[in-house]
Formats: sequence, C-alpha cells, structure tokens
Amino acid sequence: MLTAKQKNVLIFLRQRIRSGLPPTIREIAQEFKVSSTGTVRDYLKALCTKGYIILSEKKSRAIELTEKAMLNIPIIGQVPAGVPVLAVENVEDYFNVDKLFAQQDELFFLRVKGDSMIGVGIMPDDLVLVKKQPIARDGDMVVCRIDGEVTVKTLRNKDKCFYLQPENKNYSIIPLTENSQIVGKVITAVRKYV
Amino acid sequence: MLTAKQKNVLIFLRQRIRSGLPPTIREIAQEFKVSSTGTVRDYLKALCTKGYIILSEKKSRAIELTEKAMLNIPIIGQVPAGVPVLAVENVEDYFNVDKLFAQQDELFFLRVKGDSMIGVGIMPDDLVLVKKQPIARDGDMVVCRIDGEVTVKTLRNKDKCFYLQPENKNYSIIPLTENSQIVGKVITAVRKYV
DNA sequence: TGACATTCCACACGTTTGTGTGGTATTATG
DNA sequence: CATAATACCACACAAACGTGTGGAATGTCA
Repeated sequence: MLTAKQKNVLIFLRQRIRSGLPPTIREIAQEFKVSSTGTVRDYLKALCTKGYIILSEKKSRAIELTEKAMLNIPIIGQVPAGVPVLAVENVEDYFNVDKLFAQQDELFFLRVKGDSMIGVGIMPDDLVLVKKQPIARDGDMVVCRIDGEVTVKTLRNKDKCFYLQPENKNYSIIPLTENSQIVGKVITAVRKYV
Repeated sequence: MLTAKQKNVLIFLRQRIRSGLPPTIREIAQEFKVSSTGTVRDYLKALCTKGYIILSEKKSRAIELTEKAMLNIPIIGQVPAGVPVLAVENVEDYFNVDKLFAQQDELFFLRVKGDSMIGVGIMPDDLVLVKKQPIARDGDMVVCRIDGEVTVKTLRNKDKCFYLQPENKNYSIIPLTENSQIVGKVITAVRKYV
C-alpha cells in the first residue's frame, strides 16, 4: 500500500537507523530535495498511520521502525524448474537479523569440540548459537556444565530424571546431577565457510 | 584504561544506540543523575580521546561507536574445566552481526532439499546463507541453476572444465554446461532449532 | 610536590529541530 | 463526480540540544 515515494523514504530511514543515527526531518528533506519540513512530516505521518514507523513527540530523530518495516534476509524455499530463483513467489520466510540484535546480551556462540552430536549433523568446530537460560525441556539441545566441563547434548526427561543424550552411538547417556548446570539452549547451528 | 564511570556510560551508549536512538547529552545526565550537561561532556570527551566513540559537531544524538567499542556476539572456544564458561578469557572471536547488515542486499538464505551434501554435514531442510555472485572458485560451495533446477554443490575445476560435485556417494558429478549458471556462493550453513 | 586527568557544578548563548498554520496542485478511490 | 489522500510550498514559534565559560574537589602518577 506504500507509494513509491513513501517506499523510498522508508528505505532511507532503514539505512540511517541501521547506521546508528536516525535522520532529522530536515536531513530527510535534504535527501529528497524538498524545501519544506512540512512535506517531510507528510511522509512520516503517512508511514506512521500505515504502521511502518513510530514517532515520539518532541524528541529529535525519534523515528522507530516497526516489525512490519524491518528488513530481513529472505529464505528461499523449494524452487520449481524454470522459475527465477529469487522471485518473490519463492520466498518462504524471512530471517530476522534485527531480532538477533535485540537480545544480543542473551546470546553467545560456542564452538563445538568432538563428534558427540554428529548424528544430528553438528560436526567438530561448528558454532552453535546459545541462548542463556538455566532450564530447558525434554528434547531441547542444551549446553551444559558437568564438573566444570562444557558439552552440547540433547536433554531427555525420563522417569522424573534428566539425562544428557549424545547423538552418537559411541557415547553413552549421562545423568544430570547436582554438579551439572544448564548454561543455555541451542537455538541455531552455524557453520562458516571461507 | 576506562574508569568505572566511563565504562558504565559506554555500556549505556551501546544499549541506546543498538535500540535505535542514541541519547542526547541531557538524557545521559538524567540516566546518571548528574545535574550538569558539562559533566556529561566530560564523559564523552574522555571516551572520544580514548577512541571508543566519535562525536559529530552540532548534531543532536550524534554519538557513533568505533569498532573498538562495538559489542558483537562472542564466540566461546575450548573451555577448560573449572573455568566459568562465559569468562572473557574464553572468548575466541566475535561474530560481527553488523557486517551482515552491510551487505544485506547481496544475501539470501536457501532451504536445501535432498541429501546430496550430507557428507559435509548439510542435511535436508537446512538453510544455507548465499552471497549472490556469478563466479566462484575451485572448492567453493555454490548454488547453481541447471536447466531451471537449483542445487547446492561443491564447485570443482579440473582440466580447464568446471564440475559440480555432490558430497554423497549416491550421486554423481555433473559437468557445468552452458545451460548452467552460478547463482552465488554458500558462506554459511544454518540450522534453526525450535 | 606539581602537573594532569577525572568528576562534578551553574548558567548562558545560539543553533538545531520538531511543531503548527495555511496554503496549492495532483492523484487515487469509490 | 466528489471526497480523500498525497505531495509539495513558505514561514514562524518554542522547545530541545550542543556549545562555551568558569569554577571546585578529588585522585593519579612521575
């Protein structure tokens, strides 16, 4: 529903906000070569009523992007033969990088050592993105401290007891004792190339 | 070299900048309960001369973090027994999410179908982060169009010819013909849980 | 001890910036 | 066709904001 002008303004806002300093009304006017601040306010009002931005009163540069306006990296799904790969129809979902930012203090990457999780495709030296939390549920992949050692395992809850289950037949199940502590939950596995 | 006060100010700045709107001098004063704007300017000058922030003149909220001050998601490496997991000493590197942003238009995720790359730990339904580029080098993992079909394979260059090599013994090597086109290069593999 | 950085204060000046009013012309939209 | 939304303008006002001056207390380090 955005006009071409509004779309361009939104792109500019996104760019500037991401760079760390949202623009003032007059900076937007300069960017789009309009001589009146009233014109820019028309833009912003339109984007505001359409739900793309939120404005705070009497604060400089106070332009906030809504979830709707956030730019995400597209996830391309199954691509039928003969169709351009990056066509809009193929976009299955979006990977929201902005959200990663928001909870940054809660996250860390852990480099996996050993092959105890190779059964689920996690190889030695892979990175797992861990969300810090002291508890987890049955089936969650967790990072755990056992007597000072740190391991990645699948958490299992059987007969009112918790167990750490490796995803490799060469390793055995470890019961979760008082000396153990769940550091966090694996939410993503990442392997970087090059 | 930062004093406790300066460190706290920097943490506050980082928080506010990441949230999208850097604070004004008076907002900083309010946060730290000092009644003079001059005091805050002292803080900022110190952080500036020590190389943590960059200030622009006569612009509101114009506080920029330097690379030195940027907070990235820490990558935790090998953790020896008895040491807290998240201790600073264990930080192996940082995953710079800011850099992902910069080249956002060049990136997309592709959901992998099939098990032709299972030999390198890429499983069906995994996501690969692809950087758009029409050429690649021997050994690069690439996304390729062959007669309209899209596949992920390893690129091989032998005897002046290019081949697409699956990482699974059940599949065979495919020569790169004129009907084929390299869409981009896989730079990261990602698997999301939950 | 002396030079220096740090951490605070008060107050005033001038620019930046958001706000508001009142227009006009063009382009949807039902 | 009429109403609404859009896209522009000029100008003025008040609040927000960065800047500057001058001072004082404290701690650091050679």
